[in-house]
Amino acid sequence: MLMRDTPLGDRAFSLPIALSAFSYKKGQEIYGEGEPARYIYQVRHGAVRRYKLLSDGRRQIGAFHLVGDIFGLENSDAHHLTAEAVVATEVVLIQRESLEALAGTDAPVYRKLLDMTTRNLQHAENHMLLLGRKSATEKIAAFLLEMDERLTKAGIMALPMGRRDIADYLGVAHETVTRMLSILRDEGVLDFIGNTQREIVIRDRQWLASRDQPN
Amino acid sequence: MLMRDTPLGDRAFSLPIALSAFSYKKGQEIYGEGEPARYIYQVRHGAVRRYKLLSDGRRQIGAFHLVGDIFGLENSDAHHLTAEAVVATEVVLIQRESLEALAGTDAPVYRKLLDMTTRNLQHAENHMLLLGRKSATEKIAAFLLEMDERLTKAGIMALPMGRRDIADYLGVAHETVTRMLSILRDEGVLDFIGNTQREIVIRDRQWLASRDQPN
DNA sequence: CGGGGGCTTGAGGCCACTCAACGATAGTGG
DNA sequence: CCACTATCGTTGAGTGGCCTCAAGCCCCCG
Repeated sequence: MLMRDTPLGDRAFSLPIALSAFSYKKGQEIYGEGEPARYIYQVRHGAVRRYKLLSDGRRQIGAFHLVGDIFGLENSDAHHLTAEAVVATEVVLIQRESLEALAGTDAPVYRKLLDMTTRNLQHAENHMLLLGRKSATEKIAAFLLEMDERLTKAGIMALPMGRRDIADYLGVAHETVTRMLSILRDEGVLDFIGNTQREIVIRDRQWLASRDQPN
Repeated sequence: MLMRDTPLGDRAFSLPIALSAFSYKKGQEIYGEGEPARYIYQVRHGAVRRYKLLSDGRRQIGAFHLVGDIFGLENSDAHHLTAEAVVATEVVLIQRESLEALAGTDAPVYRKLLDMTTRNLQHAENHMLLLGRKSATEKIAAFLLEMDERLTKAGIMALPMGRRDIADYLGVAHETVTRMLSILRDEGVLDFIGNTQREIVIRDRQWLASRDQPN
């Protein structure tokens, strides 16, 4: 059990905490909804989806977590959503109890946890607006802009997730995702690169933004 | 400026904090999205809706707050949603800065804030599943069960909000809310009491629960 | 008593869904 | 290394659930 700086990227966490790494294959479950929340996680490589299921299999993905993101911070005994690796993924994990022990005496640690939870809440609030009130086109535009911000390198956005995942994130059918992306390609808003259909270049960010008006 | 126990219902807050009361008329704005978050609020009488708007007027209500509920706790400089009184409403409010000053030295206060924020996040996560993946019927069933739990007294649920608010909470048209409620009345699942259409008695909770299956 | 907003109901239409078929891709095992 | 197969992605056809538009009713409230 190593003692070193945490990977949480903030002075508040530059304290000795036990941590270790773990790898998951594509599609593998990291934890299930309702399971005891023993660790919190940070993505080192790969990507993670967190979702809820209905009994008949309908799925709503609440968030994707990409390299550097922290997830699994529930502040309660059990996980609220299931977490799975979207692709082969490596995470580092921190025992929740060691964090709690630390936080019990240290307000700044709680402040940091509170900030992270608040950011999750803000994302969820924005996503409720998307799910409840936006058209399929607007959902796709918002998704592209979000992912563009989070993982575009050198002008190319390499999506780790497939159409099905995108669909379950946006609350539409997977065919709808395909259709909308095809339309945007035909209209010159974006282009596909390579023969996997997951590498995208945005040609007309203006157009996307015009479909994703806030307030 | 009075000094007394806070109304937040927990030992962690039984500390001297400045607070005061304020009243809002039906439909009046309590704070707007983007405004500085100076206070946190607790509902004394009435009900509050918090929502986001799109530029063309489409609205998504993220949550209703009933008597006893705390809202406006943003943990950041600005409010993320707009808050309005659904009916004539009285709130008590606490200066955020006095809370922050207190919390700065006191981990238990942060722990309490974290717990409240986590509950908001859980509600949002459940609501994303509802908005993205449930049918109109399932949405209405879930809404009735939620409100039944939160505000039924003596077997009667007196909804403070109208059909429009319910619709914008569930991500459907207000006519759809009316239609579904009419169907449920015709099928004997519920009854309307009085001549306002906002007092409801649930006759067949089983049926509703069967439409609101978790996992 | 008059006006206005909330609620209901009907008619018709459309957006996104389901179902289906096929091509392309990547992973698997011989 | 290559054939095989499962999965993913695309596209079309047709349907249907919910939306929009519209009209009428009922309650409140002024």
